[in-house]
Amino acid sequence: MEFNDKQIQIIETAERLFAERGFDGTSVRDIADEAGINVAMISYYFGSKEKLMEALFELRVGKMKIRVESLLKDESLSPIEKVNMLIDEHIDRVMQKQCFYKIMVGVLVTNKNPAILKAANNVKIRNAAVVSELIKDGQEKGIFKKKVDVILMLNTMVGTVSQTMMSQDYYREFNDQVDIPDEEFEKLLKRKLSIHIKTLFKAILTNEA
Amino acid sequence: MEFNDKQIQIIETAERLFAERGFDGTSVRDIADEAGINVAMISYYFGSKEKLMEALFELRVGKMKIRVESLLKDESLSPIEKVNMLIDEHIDRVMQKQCFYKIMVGVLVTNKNPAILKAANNVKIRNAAVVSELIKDGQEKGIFKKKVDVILMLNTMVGTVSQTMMSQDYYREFNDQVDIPDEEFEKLLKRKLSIHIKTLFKAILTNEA
Amino acid sequence: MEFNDKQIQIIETAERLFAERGFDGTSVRDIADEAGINVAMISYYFGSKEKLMEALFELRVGKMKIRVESLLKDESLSPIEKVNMLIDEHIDRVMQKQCFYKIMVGVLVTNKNPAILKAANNVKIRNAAVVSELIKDGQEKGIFKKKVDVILMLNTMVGTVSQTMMSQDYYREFNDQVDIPDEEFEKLLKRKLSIHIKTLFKAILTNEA
Amino acid sequence: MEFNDKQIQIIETAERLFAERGFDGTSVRDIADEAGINVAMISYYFGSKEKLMEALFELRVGKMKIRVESLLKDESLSPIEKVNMLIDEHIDRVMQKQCFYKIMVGVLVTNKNPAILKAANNVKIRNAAVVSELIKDGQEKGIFKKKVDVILMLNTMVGTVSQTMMSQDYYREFNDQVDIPDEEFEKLLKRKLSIHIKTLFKAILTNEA
DNA sequence: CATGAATGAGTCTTCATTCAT
DNA sequence: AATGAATGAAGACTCATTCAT
Repeated sequence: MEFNDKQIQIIETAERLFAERGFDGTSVRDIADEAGINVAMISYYFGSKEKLMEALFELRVGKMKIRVESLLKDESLSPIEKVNMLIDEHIDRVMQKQCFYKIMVGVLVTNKNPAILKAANNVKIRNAAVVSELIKDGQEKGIFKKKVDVILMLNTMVGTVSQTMMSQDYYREFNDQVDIPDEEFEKLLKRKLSIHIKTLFKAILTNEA
Repeated sequence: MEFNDKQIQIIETAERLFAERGFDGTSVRDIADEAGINVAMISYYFGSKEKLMEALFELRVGKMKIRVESLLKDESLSPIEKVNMLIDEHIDRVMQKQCFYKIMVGVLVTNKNPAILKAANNVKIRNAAVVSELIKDGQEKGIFKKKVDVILMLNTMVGTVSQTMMSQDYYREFNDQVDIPDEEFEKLLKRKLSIHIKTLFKAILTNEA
Repeated sequence: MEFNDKQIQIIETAERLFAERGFDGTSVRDIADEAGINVAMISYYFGSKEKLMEALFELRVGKMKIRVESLLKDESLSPIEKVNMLIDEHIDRVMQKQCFYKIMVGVLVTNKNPAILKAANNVKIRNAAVVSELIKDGQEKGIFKKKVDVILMLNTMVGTVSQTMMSQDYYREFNDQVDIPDEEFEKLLKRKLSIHIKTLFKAILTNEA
Repeated sequence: MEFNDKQIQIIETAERLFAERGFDGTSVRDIADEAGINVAMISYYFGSKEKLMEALFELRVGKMKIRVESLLKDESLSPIEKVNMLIDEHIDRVMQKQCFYKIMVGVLVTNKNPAILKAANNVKIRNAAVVSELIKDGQEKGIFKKKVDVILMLNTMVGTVSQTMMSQDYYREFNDQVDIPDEEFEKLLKRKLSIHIKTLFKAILTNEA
């Protein structure tokens, strides 16, 4: 499904507000006011507030699919390179679309919208399948350990990144980096996260120190 | 602050419903109905729905403090043993109070209630400080590596456990363990999580393979 | 089901407004304003506007049942007397509860509320059955004709009374009776209707001139 | 006023929907969707929803006038024949345009649209005048009784037919005629109604048995 | 001539809270 | 101390209508 400019504008406004205040905590009037449109437009374009949320998912997840799949199909990369790229891809995506990932966390906690829950689950299943494939490939090539719990491994990646994103202000304060410009801090954080998770994955996947 | 039996009953009902439906998604009437009390009682006992949430935090976090602090003060344990116990303590706590931790995640996403946000932040700061102390102790004893990012390490622990708790149904399905009784599966999951995170922490803290 | 004073007050206000403006044409705010109560009270007492309508039916139809059944069971009356009393009962009821009967007509035209439609149908079926019994009794006693279409006969009674009630202003004007006091005109109209329908029923039921 | 093909198409769609769901229960969007036209067309062609309703009346009542008047002017028919033809005309008209008559009932119940109310009243007055003339003619010829309440008589005709039309499904069921094809049942019903009302009118108008 | 986009008023309902008892 | 009744504000949504194209 395609969205026109106005729809995307509404979706992005909603994305920000949902992330800041939660789905229930955001009224359609809030969204309309912020987006500079009439309240009725939301029903007009999406049918309902719920459907607007689903449209948001469709827009964001739709783009995600393409990037992940193409990465893993690349034959010129070694399994380790692929895993590392997967990590960096994930960090980039989450840090770039922080709002969306905050919403995602909120939605998954409360099982309210079944359509979204199912969609999110599908993404998770697909990702796990792809990564499993990748791990198996590495195992066959003798690079990875025999016993790897893919789900727990992914939970560590996703969990660590989420947790870090959500508490980054606190992290900044703790490390006395409040004065660093936002952009630079984000770069720094992403680099640290990348190294951190790659270290963890090495411990999980290989026998090296 | 002390809570009487009726208040605790209300808090625990609210805890369950907040976890299931989110804060905004739960009405005081829902809570009153489930708890078998009058709607007005909530305002009467707690002042407001918001204050009820704060009371919930007070009750749960108050109990937490005692357990964590005493553990780390124990002089008879080695730094590694303490870290391992910290991990198991955390896993136990989260798995036992899943409802509460779900709420916590939801609350931290949306910055709505400043009182709770501040309280949660205090807990995090205190925990980080204590763990920092512990790490420093291990470093001085030459057991731990010099450079350890405590926050990222804790983010990995907290993030991995949260992520695993929230998607445990999916994990179960993925591993064909739907037939195992709930209690047994939880034990199994906790054991796996424990080993998993201890492995990660070893990689972060030590130089061994 | 029993209704308290406030509920009855709301129901009666709604009855009047529904009759004047139709169900869809009456907003809950209209009802609340006229009844001097808060809008929320309607949901509070009845659940919804629809349910308020159902309550109105319950209140009115509930009272009707008793009067009709007792009348027809009376052993001391001849079939003709019973038929005549049935006619007068119906005229009285409709003229006294004009609002309610207007609503009934409106509801039956649009098949919107299935609960009410079913209830109304049940009343009709029950009435037809009772009257059929009565006619059969008269036929066995040789007073009534053999072939009588009970439904058409009842349709004539109900239709004539409805039609007359709904166009009484016009009837009054046509007969130059605008100056007669309301009460007196109603009496007159009821008497005329009574004689008119009894004449029709005699033609349907008996062989006399 | 003349209506073009598109306007008539819209009017007829509206007629059906108004009959099914009532005026307020039908949105202009419903009509537009069913008619396969743009929503704005209704305002464009008729000015407003209200005016569309008036156009519907104009269309239907306009056609009615011609048929009734010519019938009664025919000098070759006896008063009794004319009355009988009037009855059959009415039955035919109502059964053929059931939708329109349902709407008419609904509109007359709620006094909302004054323009339509007035138009409907005019029709009624004109009809009553014409029938009065007809009755007077019969009285002068010694065929009809001296004292006849024309309005009540017409109310009986109109009321009986309306009532029968609106509850025909129930009538069918009551008489175990659900298996008869629709068309045949309608013919049967019309014949029965015709005989029924003619019997009633004979009782009202003449002295015969 | 015809329409897709847009709007503001209005709909019913739910909510947390208060108050008299 | 505890509660049933009541309320005003706010919720999402639908509506008939308008306007620029």
